[in-house]
Amino acid sequence: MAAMSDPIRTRPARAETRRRVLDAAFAVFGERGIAGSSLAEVAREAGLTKGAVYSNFRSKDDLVLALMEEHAMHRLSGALAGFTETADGDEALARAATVLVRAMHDGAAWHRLLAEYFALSHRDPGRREGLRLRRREARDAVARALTRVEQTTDIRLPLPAPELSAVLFALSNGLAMESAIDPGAVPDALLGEVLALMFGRGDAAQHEGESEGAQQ
Amino acid sequence: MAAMSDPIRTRPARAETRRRVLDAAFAVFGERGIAGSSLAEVAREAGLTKGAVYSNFRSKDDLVLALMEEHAMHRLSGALAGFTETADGDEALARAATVLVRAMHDGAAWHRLLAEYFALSHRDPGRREGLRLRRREARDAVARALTRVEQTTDIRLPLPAPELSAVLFALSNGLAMESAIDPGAVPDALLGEVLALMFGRGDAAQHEGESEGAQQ
DNA sequence: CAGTATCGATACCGCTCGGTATCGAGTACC
DNA sequence: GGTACTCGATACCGAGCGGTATCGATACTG
Repeated sequence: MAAMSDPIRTRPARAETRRRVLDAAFAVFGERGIAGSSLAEVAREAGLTKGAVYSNFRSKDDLVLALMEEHAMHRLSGALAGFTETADGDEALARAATVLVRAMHDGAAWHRLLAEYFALSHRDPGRREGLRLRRREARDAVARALTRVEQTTDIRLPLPAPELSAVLFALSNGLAMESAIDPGAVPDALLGEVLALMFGRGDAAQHEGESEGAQQ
Repeated sequence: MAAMSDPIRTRPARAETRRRVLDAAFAVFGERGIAGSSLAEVAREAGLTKGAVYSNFRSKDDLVLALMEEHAMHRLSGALAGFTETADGDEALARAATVLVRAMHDGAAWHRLLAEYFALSHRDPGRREGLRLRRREARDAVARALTRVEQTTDIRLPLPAPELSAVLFALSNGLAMESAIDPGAVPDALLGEVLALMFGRGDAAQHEGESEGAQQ
């Protein structure tokens, strides 16, 4: 295409290309679906060509794997940061709800990706195992955070931490999907209310998610 | 007609072909994924050829749509049957949990399909709208069942029926995915316990799901 | 400033898949 | 029993895909 030989064409930094490919992959895969996108589209979105992609990733699967890995890690660490220590139990709950609601909203593309990846990973045993292990790590991390919350606040976990962690993942995921299908069906405050119910708190964590109208 | 008396009926009944194609599609799509399967595979699984498929369905999309439509309807009606009237509130809760747990287990293939379809439906506005409408109908049906439960038992809904319905869908879906990824992370009793927590019942609906070890 | 390794653009390949045209076999109807 | 119509098998196509070979350009190393 625009193969204009730029006179001042410095070669981009090494990792820079990889970054741009990954970002483009997230955008394209999130929009058109993994199976529905070609590597050429990804490359074009990144302002590069397939050669650049294959120079940085062994295959399409490899790119997808790297993308999921990186994003999952990034999201998880972001979510855990929201669990930071607070003496006040109600505020901890509220904070958790806020984090989850926010993840639900501006992570719509991510949840689409995860759903497709989940469906996709079934046929490939290796991929399936990878997903299982990563998911387990994430659940464990959240479970540890939960026990820490129980120790540092007056909150008592209504279920064993590992199971509660699984429930939180399921709720967040499920509500995100439901909201993506029909935004009107999932009010922002809903997740907080459910949490409050489960934790036996009257109305903790109400009205936490500020109404960021964007649910694309 | 002399349907039986015909010893060698070469040509199958009209709807029979459609049925076999749909069943094969469910099996193949569920196993290899929608995008990962070809119509030739579906046809082969059905013991037919692509011609038969295209004679009964306009396109691959059309087949997928019909499949999802039919299965969703079938599953929903089955689930609603579990909500049948019981004077005892705890038993109603237990029954609901059992239904959901069962759906979670032997509906693994279905949940994979739904996840992929959800991700897939994003790019096609028509399909997206269709999914939204059908999902809304399903939620409404469950919401109506919930209000009926509230009227006929001593159970009080902890949330407005429509929102509670959304939460139930999300929980069921989310836990099904989590369980499909890592079966060990989601004990059978978990969903019942969460329900009991939400409904403020001490230990209702415990130990309801009989441990059918087989998942998918 | 030369030599070398690397990176990414271009062109290309083999293959698969969705979809179509066609045609013979069966069926329903009169 | 003839006839018009339907259904599904076969063969085929064009497009688009993942992946590879190649090669000029560019950065690193001394």
